[in-house]
Amino acid sequence: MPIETPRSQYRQVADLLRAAIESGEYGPDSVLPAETELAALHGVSRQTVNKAVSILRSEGLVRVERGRGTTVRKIPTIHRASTARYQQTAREDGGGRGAFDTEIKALGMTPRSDTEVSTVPAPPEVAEALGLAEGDPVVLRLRRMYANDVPVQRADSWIPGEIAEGTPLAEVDSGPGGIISRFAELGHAQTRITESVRVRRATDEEQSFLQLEEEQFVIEIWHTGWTADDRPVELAIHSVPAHLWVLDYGWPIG
Amino acid sequence: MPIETPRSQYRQVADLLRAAIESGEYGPDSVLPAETELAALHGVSRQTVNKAVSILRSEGLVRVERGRGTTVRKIPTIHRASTARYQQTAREDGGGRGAFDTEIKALGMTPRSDTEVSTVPAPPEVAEALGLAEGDPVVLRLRRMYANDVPVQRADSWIPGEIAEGTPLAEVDSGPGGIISRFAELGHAQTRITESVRVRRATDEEQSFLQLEEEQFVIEIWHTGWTADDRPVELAIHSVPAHLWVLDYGWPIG
DNA sequence: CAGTGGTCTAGACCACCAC
DNA sequence: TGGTGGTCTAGACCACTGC
Repeated sequence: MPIETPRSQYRQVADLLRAAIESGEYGPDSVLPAETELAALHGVSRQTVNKAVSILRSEGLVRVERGRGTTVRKIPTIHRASTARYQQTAREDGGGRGAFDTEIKALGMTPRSDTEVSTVPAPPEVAEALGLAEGDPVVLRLRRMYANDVPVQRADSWIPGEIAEGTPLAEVDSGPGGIISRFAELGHAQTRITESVRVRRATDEEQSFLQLEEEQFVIEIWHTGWTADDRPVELAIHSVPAHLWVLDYGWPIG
Repeated sequence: MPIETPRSQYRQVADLLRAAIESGEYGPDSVLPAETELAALHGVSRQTVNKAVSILRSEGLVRVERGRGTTVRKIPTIHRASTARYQQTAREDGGGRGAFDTEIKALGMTPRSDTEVSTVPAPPEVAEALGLAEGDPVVLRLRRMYANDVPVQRADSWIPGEIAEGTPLAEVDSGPGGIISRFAELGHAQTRITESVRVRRATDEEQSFLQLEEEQFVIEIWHTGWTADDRPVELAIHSVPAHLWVLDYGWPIG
């Protein structure tokens, strides 16, 4: 193997493995040779191979299971039509489930999502974002989303209890037209959206649900819906694996 | 030291160091104890400390220099007013330098940027994004941006040569009102913006310019400006360290 | 039980920095 | 020249998987 010194060995091994994966030599769902085997193959120590594999993990190219081995992931990039999903919203799909479904179907995959609804006291950041006092009741709509049964997104929607309690907004099935339509019917029509996008390390919970590796990152989107009188009526916090998603925005200027 | 087994030692050491940094025990610009020293202190091997430090590096908390040591970074989060910067654009600042300056001054820091302009053949992705043929002449405006002389952003703007050559768009100083105003004057007023946001590992060049560590990620923004007849007239590719920036978007709905 | 990755150690050599 | 991190190795023990 042409392992040279100037570039560290583990990086070179990572490059070789990445190339092998991209060329199809190791196809999706195939299992890489064991680390000891790769070590012997390239004439390096197992530690070195291990470090190389950890690079591929952080890139989302492979997935490791203790005792099983290292498998190649299928990773079609998912586009989130951030702006468009909410502008077409007045129509049939509420910018929520409908939009996600469209995004996943566009990849020829099958979308699925679970929703849990509960009423809880507002945590500090949520209270601040919604202009409430900490501990005020808020309705939490927790969604877990899957593509071909692979978890790809987690989204928590927080709505002031005052607005949502006793309405379809506090039901698991929020009815036709989705959340957005309900807000309008309840006299809290959203007229403006703001989103803040940041990247951070996945929490333990996200690592577990999103099947992320240690060292992987997520994109966190704080999505706020505002009424015409500039009151925030919905805060949705989306978490998605950073390697898996592209966010698309668009707006007029001039 | 209370190093327990269930959670790996390097993670525990990383947590301790992170806490020490956040508590101010190791203040900004201070140098952490040497790895050998930390190893002795916590009763672990140097490798373990090294792995712990690499976690903090990937989070952008510390910066390592060979032969010098590991120093704590100052990391104020920079907000990019993605939408607003271009909507106010018709006014005094062109959504470019002006907007960046505003963002940095908002943090009490001093902005600075270099611009280089050249005409080059269009690379494949650029040609595709601008609806040109590969190799067609394009004007490349390359900008490097700094906050308090720390590099924080790299942006390449690509404009079809047909539009830009021989105009102020091909000058380093594009004049009052910035780029956007020039497009309008040249009969190519931008009326719509699209942006695609993705996260990827920093390239070698970015690692060098943005002073990023191995294993760190950048946010890449593909920003396209469109005219009223839906022609793309400008493609700007921004790269920023993922740990340093938050992107803010906003738009009306309904 | 055998195989896989997770993690740790001790020791080593190197490149780079500052004095 | 001494100190710092970068990297590598050989060997080890563990947890988890699947037979």
